[in-house]
Amino acid sequence: MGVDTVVTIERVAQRAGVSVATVSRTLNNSPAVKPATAQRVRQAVEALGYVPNQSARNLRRNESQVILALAPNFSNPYYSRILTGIGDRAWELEYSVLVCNTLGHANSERRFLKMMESHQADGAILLGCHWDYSWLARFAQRSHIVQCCEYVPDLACPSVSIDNYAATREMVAYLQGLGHRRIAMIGADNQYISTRLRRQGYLDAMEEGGLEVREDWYRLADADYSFVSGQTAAQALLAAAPRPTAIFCVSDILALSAIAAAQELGLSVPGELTVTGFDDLDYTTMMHPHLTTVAQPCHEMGRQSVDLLLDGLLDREEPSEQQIFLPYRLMERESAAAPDVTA
Amino acid sequence: MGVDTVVTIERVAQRAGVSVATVSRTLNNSPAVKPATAQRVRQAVEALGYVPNQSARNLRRNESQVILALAPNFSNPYYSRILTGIGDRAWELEYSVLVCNTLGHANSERRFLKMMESHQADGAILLGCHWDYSWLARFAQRSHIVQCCEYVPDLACPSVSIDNYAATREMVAYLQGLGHRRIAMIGADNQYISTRLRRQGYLDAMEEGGLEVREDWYRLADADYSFVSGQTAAQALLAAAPRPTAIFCVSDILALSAIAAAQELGLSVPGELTVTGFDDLDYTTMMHPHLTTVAQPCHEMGRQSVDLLLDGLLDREEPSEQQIFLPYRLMERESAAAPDVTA
DNA sequence: ACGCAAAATGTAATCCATTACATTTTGCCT
DNA sequence: AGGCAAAATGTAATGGATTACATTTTGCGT
Repeated sequence: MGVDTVVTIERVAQRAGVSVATVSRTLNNSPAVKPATAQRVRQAVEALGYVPNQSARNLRRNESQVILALAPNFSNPYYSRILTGIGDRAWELEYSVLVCNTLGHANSERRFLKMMESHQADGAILLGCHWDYSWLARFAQRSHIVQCCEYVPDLACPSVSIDNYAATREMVAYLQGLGHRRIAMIGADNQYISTRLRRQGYLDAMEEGGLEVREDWYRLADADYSFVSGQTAAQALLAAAPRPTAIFCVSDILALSAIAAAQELGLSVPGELTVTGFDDLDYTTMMHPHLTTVAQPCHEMGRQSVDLLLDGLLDREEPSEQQIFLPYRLMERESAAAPDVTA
Repeated sequence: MGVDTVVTIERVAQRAGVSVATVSRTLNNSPAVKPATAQRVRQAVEALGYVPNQSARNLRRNESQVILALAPNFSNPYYSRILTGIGDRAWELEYSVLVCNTLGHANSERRFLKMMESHQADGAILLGCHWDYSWLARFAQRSHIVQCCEYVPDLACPSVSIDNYAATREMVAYLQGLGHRRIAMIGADNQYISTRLRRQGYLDAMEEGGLEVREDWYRLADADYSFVSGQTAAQALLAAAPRPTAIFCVSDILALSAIAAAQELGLSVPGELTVTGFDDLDYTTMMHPHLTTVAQPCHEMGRQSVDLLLDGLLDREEPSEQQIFLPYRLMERESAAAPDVTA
């Protein structure tokens, strides 16, 4: 449709009465081009509607201006908020973002890795993927990657996250401050560092408060924090004797499950049961009780991941092991209150 | 790190004792290669760890195997579910998906368009973008695009969506069947076709039921269905006299706003007010009352958008105007019930 | 064993922008 | 005006895979 001859740099050069080199330099803002010449070139570009062929450029420059963002599940609002941050920052830096929904599949991983080796992408940001360590280590060695939210300890690969351990301790201490002594926890059946650190933060906070840690006050939801698995876990918790007065959940969805489970038992939240979440997704304030939770700077984490990745990409240093911890925030809302002293 | 000489097709050819043409043919599964030869080539590929340079391939073949997915906001779970569908189908067809968060920005649009002209992408899927008509028409003429969820009527450009008009009529008829006669509506302040069709569906269903349509039973939320704007709209509705017994909302978020507004006034849902949503996002069943809503096949809409796009891409026909309407489903749950007859 | 079509493989042009290196132009100093 | 360094521009090689066309090999018929 329309144009039949492809507009190449050569045609621009002809029209502007210069060589292709000059056109290229102009378009790349080389200071070596005389302003008057640059102007002529730009006019020719405009007149012909010339748009450089990126494939050719990429081939020659051996780069793609594309970064990968891999996550097990982009439907999860937590990931999609980070993705938005990644997209925004990439946009500012004139990079494009290729999204890869791995679903935790091993062959997905391999194919996405190949995209870097085949020069379709310059680097990758990994969001909570299920990579096995040795594979990831090899990957990290030959390619530029940064880990976001989750990270593999001892891996020579930069990462961006919050301090999950401190955040959890703070939350559990907050519950203690409210007067809770029987504090349960719903974790997740995965090996994420965040999961492990939150568990440890819980344990240490309980010990520090001199509170009892009971096995039957600890339940696991699915690896991916599904709502129904959270309900099951919460039901078990609420059947324990003595029953906990507070449940610390490692995600907002799980907190919602716990609230639903409590309501089905006729327990009011926070009157008879305190529930706290983690992440601060939008819908935590779209229903009552508003969820008391830990806010993660998702958008900013996405942005900084891009910066970190491009740092490594641009100055071609040895892969750094830089770990960035962004500030979290405890959001005191409605789902946590002092326990019922008559209970 | 590691390899210092780039492994090119030439090196593979040497190692396998054949020409580059044979290597290329082998890798592209040309039937012209003798099986024995193909095997030798594959061994060499394996041994050298050769991965073809996609930039070179793209340059030569004048394609990129990349499709764009543009939306105003990927943090919205509605869009991110569609995006997941797009990603899944693209994965199967060996395409990659570049996501573009346009935020409704005009210069974003232009830059993303350029990505197609610069051969960084072969086609694009537009999800509810704020394009102005004439620009979009020009765009559609020179590039392969398909519209998903929303579409511009009379534009020669294929689309995938549900029948918003029929779905709305069905929902409003359902409310009437429940016994409601005072049915209000919360729409959105945008020009989306879905918004317009839902408005018309509401009006026609009301007329068909012989029910009164009152101006003060119709309020607009923000263009992007924000929770707070929905609350404001719902508050106004609930202050109307006579007060409606049911509110039809054009999105699940807005339905949540309406429920929140009702609760703040001490009105129970569905006891004293019926509320219905649209989209069937995950969290509609994560709180009580579970939302009665219209389910859209988001994932499938994403998948079919990809198929439609590649149809156009692969057989290079004239741009078709094919419109695909996928089945929706009315989800009867808890937030809609018969009106309180004493009221 | 010869001839010939079909099958298999090879050679080299091509896609288009970038850039090292070569050449020309400019501007300044004496 | 002449000379020379700096500035500006040009020429041509380059990146790596694909593919039209040319050439060789294979296999079959007689």
